[in-house]
This record gives sequence, C-alpha cells and structure tokens, in this order.
Amino acid sequence: MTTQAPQGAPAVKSMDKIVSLCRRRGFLFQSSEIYGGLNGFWDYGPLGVELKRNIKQAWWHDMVTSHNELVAPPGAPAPYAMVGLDTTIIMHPQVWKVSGHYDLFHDMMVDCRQTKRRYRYDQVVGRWVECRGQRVFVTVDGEGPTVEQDLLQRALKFFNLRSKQADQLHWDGPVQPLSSVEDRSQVLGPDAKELGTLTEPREFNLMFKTYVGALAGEDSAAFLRPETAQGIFVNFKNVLDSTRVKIPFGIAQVGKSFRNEITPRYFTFRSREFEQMEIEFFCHPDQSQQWYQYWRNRRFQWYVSLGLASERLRLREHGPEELSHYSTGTADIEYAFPFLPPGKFGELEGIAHRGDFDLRSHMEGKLDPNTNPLQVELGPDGKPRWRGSGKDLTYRDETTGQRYVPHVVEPSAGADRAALAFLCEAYDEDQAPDDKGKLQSRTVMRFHPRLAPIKVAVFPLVKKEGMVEIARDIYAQLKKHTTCFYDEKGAVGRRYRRQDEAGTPFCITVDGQTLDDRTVTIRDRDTLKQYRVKIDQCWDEIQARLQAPEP
RNA sequence: GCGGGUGUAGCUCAAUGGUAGAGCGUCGGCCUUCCAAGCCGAAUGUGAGGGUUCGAUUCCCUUCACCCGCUCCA
Repeated sequence: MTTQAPQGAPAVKSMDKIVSLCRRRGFLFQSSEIYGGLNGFWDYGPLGVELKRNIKQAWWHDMVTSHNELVAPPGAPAPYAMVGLDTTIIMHPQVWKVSGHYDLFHDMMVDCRQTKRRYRYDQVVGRWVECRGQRVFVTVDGEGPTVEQDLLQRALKFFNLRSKQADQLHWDGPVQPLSSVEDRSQVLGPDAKELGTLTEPREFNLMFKTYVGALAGEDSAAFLRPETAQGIFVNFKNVLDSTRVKIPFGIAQVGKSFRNEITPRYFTFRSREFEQMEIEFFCHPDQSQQWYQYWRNRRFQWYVSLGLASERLRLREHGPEELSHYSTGTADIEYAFPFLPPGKFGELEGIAHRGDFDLRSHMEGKLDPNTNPLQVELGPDGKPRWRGSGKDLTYRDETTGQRYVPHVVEPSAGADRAALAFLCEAYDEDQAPDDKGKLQSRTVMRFHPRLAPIKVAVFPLVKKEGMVEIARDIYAQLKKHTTCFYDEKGAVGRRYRRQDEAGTPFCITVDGQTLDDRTVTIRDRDTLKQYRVKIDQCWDEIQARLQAPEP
C-alpha cells in the first residue's frame, strides 16, 4: 500500500488541545488530583517522565559528559572543563541570607483594599498633615528625591485643593515610615481615594519554610532552595580542591527548586515545585564578556538542535533598565507559548553575566546590588547585614600567579518549561488516509527523536500465522537497546495513530512477507513512509534514523 | 491576594428538584494482511464538604481546582 506525505497547513496550536492530550496520553497530571489538586504542582505521567528524563539527559550529555575539555567547541574562546554536582535542597539558612533571596523573598507587604494594589511595607512612607480640622497620614510608595513633592500632591488631591492653596495644609512632623503609624484608619494609601484602606502588614514568603530536626522553632528554620545555583557557589572551593579543574570551567547541576509563587498559572509554566538545569561558568574577568556571548549562543542553539527551530523561539537581550549594574549582560531564551497572547514570549532560560557578585557575597557577606563598585550591605550596627562565610573563594592562576575572584556566567534553564515548550512545539494536526483512502485528521506529536518518550513500537500486522511470535521476539531484542512499545490489539491503523499521539518516531510491523524473507517494515511518524529492512538489521536502521532523522 | 468565569465518564458535550445520556476513547470477544473499518459485549460519573428538602448533579453556603484580567514573577 502506498502512503502519502502529510498535507495541509500547520495546525493552529490550541493550549486546550495540548493540555487535553497531555492528560489523555499520560504526559502530565495535576498533583493530588483525586483530592481536588494542589495549585502550582504537577505530576509527570508515564510518557511525561520519559520526555522530561530525555530532556535532562540530553542537557547533561550535551553540556557535561560529552564535552571534550581538550578542544574549544565552535564559538568558544578557549577549551574549558565541565563537571557536575548534586547538592541538597535544604541548605544552611545563611546561604539564602547572603544570596539575597531571604530579603527579596521575605517581604512584609500591605495591600490596599480599594485599589487592590500591594506595597512593600518598608517602602511606604508618609507624613501627617492637617487641614480643616482633619488629621491624615498621607503616603507614597517608595523613597526618593521627590517624596515631599509627591506627598504634597497626594495631600492636595485628597483635600481637593489647588496648588496655590498649599498653605492650607499644616504638616506635622517629618516624613516617616508607615510602620510608625499605629492607627491605620487615618492613613491614606499611596493610590487610594479614601482613608484606612491599607491592610495590616503580612509576611509574604516566596521561599518554602521548614524546620530541621523534630523540634520546630525559629532556631531550626530552614528553606527549600529557590534555585540550584547557590549549591554550586558554596561548593566552588570543594570542586577546585578535589578535581584539579582550572579556570575557565563550568559546574552543572540539575535538580528541584521551590518557589511559593503568588499566582501559579499557565499549566506547568509557573509551578511552585520545578526543576532547573543550571551551569555556573567561572572565568577570568577579562574574558567574561566573550564567555557570556558564547553561552548565549550555545544555549540558544541547543534548543534549536532539539526542534525548537521555529519563529516561536527567540533570544532576547535585556535592556539596561532590566540589568543589575554588576551584570554586563543578561539574555533570555524565550518561547511563544500558545497560552500567551500573540506576540508574547515566555522565558525558558536566562543567561546572566553575574560578575563576582555571588562568590564575593559568600566570602565577604551579602553585597548590596545597588552599590558600584559592589560593597557589603551593612546593618544598623555598621556590621554586615548578613555575614559571609569568611572563606577564601578566590582563584590563583598557577601560570601567571594572579589571584582573583572569578566572574560567573550563568545559563539557568527550566526543565519543566523546556518540557512544556517541546510539548507545544511537537503538537500538530495533519491529514492521514484511512483504510478507504479518505483523508482523516490526525494528531501527532512531532518530538525530536532524542526526546521522544518511546523510540519505536512493534506490531504484528494481524494475530495470525506466527506474526505475533516474531514481533514479540523483535520487541524483546529492541528492549535491550531503547524504550519501545509492543501492541497487537485491534487494527494496525489504530495502533499507528496511538503512537502518533505519543510521538513515537518509528513503528516496526511484522507482516506476511516477514514470514517469507525475514524482513519487516519501518514506518516513519512524520512522512508515513515505510521502509523494508531485514529483522537482523532493524536496530541498526532505527539507530541510524534516530540520530539523523529525515528532514 | 483581588475581580470575573467554569467545574457532569479518560476526552468533547447533553439532561434533570425524583433511576444521569450520547459520540469518541478504553477494555474483552469475533472478524481483520498496513494507517482511528465492522459486529457483539463491558467498565467508568455530577471536583470536595456542609446546608435546605421526603428527595439535591440541579437551590444556598464554604472550600478546592482550572481559565481570563489585575497583582507578583530570582
């Protein structure tokens, strides 16, 4: 029988259909679904776990194990070494204080009941003012040179006065923080029109908190890591001392991270438990710019090489206003997920030039990112707000004798976001003929063969004449090499379609001719073409096709 | 966290204050020699909890989840 290549325009990607397929075929389920689910947590099903493992394995293989430190890869300024780590999810609480996550993820917030806006408690400042016998604490969000002017405008607006009537306002006391006010009922929120709309300050904790040891108390409080990177930084010296790696080199880690996101949304895109694939690349400050360029391009090409080659993928360089001043460059690799509005992209990976911020922070104490040059952030007592380890994390170049704090380039990828992007990219609907030759719509997951959860399926054409036995034997042989799937139930067309939805690139079918000449057919998921090969050679053939799929 | 919307079978969707149906899918059987064929049969249920009621999937409350918009987003 002859088959035709797929025809017709590419299907419009509908997130509903993708989500539905993910559930139907066992890629993704909601966590704890039988209890109603848990917001921001997702489980990978039998197909999903293979897909995600393949992504992580491809990343680890391409970045770490297959990397040859003797040769500079194309585009790299020099040869470099790569090693891996697997660090704990719970680390010393000081790690997060020094890294800045504790401050950043630990704010007290106040909400405005009227405007629904939220403010950082410590950033709202105000001043008492009296007018026509009413005493009000007017506030603005954020300090700055214009605070007094802003407060004046707010007060004029509230009392319905013109600028030239400003002398009717009687200011009482200096500008002071919101925390100095006990009675909230006389407070005018930064954007409110009425008094008393601000809530009491509430702790707003983006890190998951837990307790080490059986007794819970603030002394034993610890946090689930919000990123894997810090595990690498705190082991920088261990790696140097144990492996003989020389700068430039990278340390890679894959692992779970946790963030108590305010609004988990968009399927698995913003989850509270997620997996990262991170590299911290250490280099000489003078070369850091070149390495940043290298990793930007290298990481972008990685997604391209696995099938995200479409116009849905882009590399976006951050503008100056998005950069911390110590970073000389940050780029996001972004994908136009179908759940986003047209023209919007979602982040898959960020490649950040982080300078020496992280290593120095862990040496000296938390640095203040707003200082230039970077200085340790001081507390009220004039000592470091958060003390560093005090350990020497500098690097000594044996050939030049130079000692310096290495600079860091950080390609930080989300494994779950990559999985979601590959799922979205793979989803396609086309036309395939049914047994009467009439074109029927077909749903097919066009995964790159490296990522496909199942590489090959084996079918007897019918359950007759010994085809089952031969097919089962082929299946047993292939199982030793790769993930494969066996099916003998129902019409063969139905079995092909099932594999199309699983994204299986190849199906081997035992038919009548097999009995005569020991050949089988290999059916290609994307072209629907079939090739006849000897049973003995089918693994070689599959292997070759997995590595070099037809364009 | 706020506002709006939605929750019925694995999926897409019906129906009803009084025994919850269909198509597709799934499973079993028969038949089938290459792309979701046919025939026979089967399983699976109103997100969860509470209230009103003789009786609630339907009305009310709470809660959970999902979608949209704000807010947040290393």
